[in-house]
Amino acid sequence: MHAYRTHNCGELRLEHDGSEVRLSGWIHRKRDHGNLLFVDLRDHYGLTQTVIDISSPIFATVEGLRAESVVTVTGRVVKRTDDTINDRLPTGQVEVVIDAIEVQSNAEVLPIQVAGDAEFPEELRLKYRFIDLRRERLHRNLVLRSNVISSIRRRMIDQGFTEFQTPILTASSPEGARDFLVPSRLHPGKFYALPQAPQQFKQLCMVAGFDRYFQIAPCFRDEDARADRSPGEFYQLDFEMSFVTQDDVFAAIEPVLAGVFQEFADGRGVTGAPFPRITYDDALRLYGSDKPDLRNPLLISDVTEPFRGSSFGIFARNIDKGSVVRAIPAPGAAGQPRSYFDKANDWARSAGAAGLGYITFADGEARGPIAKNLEADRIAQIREAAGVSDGDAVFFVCDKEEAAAKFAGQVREKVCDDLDLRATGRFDFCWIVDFPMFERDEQTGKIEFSHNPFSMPQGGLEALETMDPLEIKAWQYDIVCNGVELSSGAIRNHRPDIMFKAFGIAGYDEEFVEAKFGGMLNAFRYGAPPHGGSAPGIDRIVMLLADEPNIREVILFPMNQQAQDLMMQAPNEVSELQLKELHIRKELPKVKKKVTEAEAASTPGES
RNA sequence: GGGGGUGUAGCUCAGUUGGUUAGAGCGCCGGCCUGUCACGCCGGAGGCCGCGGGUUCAAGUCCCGUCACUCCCGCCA
Repeated sequence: MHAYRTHNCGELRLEHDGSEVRLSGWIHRKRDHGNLLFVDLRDHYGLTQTVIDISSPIFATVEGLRAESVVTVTGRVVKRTDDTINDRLPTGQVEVVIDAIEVQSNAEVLPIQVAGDAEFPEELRLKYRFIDLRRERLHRNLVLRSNVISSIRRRMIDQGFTEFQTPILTASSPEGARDFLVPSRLHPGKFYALPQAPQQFKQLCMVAGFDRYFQIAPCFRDEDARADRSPGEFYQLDFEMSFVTQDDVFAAIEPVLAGVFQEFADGRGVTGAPFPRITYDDALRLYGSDKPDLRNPLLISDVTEPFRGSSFGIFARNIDKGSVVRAIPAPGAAGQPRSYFDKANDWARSAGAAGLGYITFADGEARGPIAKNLEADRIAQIREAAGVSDGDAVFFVCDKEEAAAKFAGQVREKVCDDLDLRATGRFDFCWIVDFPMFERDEQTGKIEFSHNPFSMPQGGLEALETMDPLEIKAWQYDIVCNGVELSSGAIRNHRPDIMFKAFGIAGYDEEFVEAKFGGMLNAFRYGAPPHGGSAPGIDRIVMLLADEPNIREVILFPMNQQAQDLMMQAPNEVSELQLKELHIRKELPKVKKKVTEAEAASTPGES
């Protein structure tokens, strides 16, 4: 039995001219000239043109092979004539003249084509993922993913981090997302949960004295999918550090992220460390979002005062009732036709807003329905605040502060897209810092944790005891890149007394905290170092670097939006015996019982 | 749980104010072709127009329902 190959399909060059070689791979494409046949052979490494003509006794055999069949070709490397060199192929200087061919595996007619860049429905792509992964785009993305993870790991270890594996079967935690549960066979009626993140374990690693932990950690959350959020499972660069301030955490992770992005940026610009820091309050005020895309040059400004008591009654009345007005500049938009502003207004209404007011500035005067109702000095103030000049327009959002900020953020993004203002070829990082520790629930009026209850409040115990809870900031921080939230992290609260106090403000007594978080609390009673960390999302990092709009494009075997694996048919039915062993009885919803094709076709009784 | 979009050949799509036998490209099958590299040329097969109901003389087209996929909101400590 001879070896399957002497070279791979991306390897042959001019220097191999005349040598006998053996290549194995998939038949990428055939070009049949009747008496002359070209076969492009493809493997992981590349593409090599092989050729055979009618004088060969095996010509008909090769001609009959279908695309994507796997073959081993034996032949000799031949230098191509000058007029037949293919500059687009690294192997394009040569070709292999086929002497013998061995079919390893015949391919049936394909549900999706590998060669070319045709688009195929998501459902087919997921069902035949193993074929889709042969295609250049996905293949490239997954190799990139591997290289990115390898680079991250190397950089983390170089920074003195130690990698550990934390449990996959663990306990359900009361806070956060919905858990995936795993029934226990040995303990009837009890369940394991898959970790939403190794949060408590990594903190316990700090208590255990490991100083700097990291893990390329699988995380599981039973929440609905989004384009940038895969259903079910995802990976984080989970890390935690002891004896650190927020600045220490930033200093440790900035060079890792900047380094990884620079390594794979491929000519695109990357924010160097240190990354700009934007407070949560500023982010909402200036960008209308806690994950601002800094490639968008527009800044939101507050123009409540110029409208207060003005003769533009709609805004003036709402301001009296506590609303604010935010201005979003639209550079160069003064020349847009009336229909542009009407469409923007329609869009605003469809997005649930009351509407989208505007003023245009052209030829030294302000125009539009709002401008007619405003005095000149008020218009001048607006123009000043929004930073616009002749030729520009300004959009206005009027609502209660939180809603106004959020909608202004949407307008900012839309104007940026409409006017094509977004910078390209850049990775713009920033930190969002100083998140509020608590917030007031709009409906109940109760004080609640606004993000992570285990973050250390800025000012510690004293702040909790003396300050208005809504004024207290947390040592909590997000990393944002191009408008994508890459991670959220915090300096943790490692002091039981401060934790009780914080939970007390949110309305939970000590018994509750003890019952729910007793494990971690207990660990903090025997000497816990101050510690903090974060957990950037691996899938999102690769998604950004691969410039892909959907996270499925960087995951090997993703599920669809309904959290189904169309290839493996998960989730699926299990046998009665399995259920019995696990002490599980099914009580299915009465109305809806969808029978999938696979379930209908599968034979009953298999385990 | 809610909202938007899509659904016509294996795939990508076109299909006029409702009007003969629903088209094109890719793929597939057959024929021709010795320098292509998205090879070219000729021919052919292939359609429950997602599914169900309704309006109409007549529905791919209009109406209602439903299913699937997808994007968004909720949700994601």
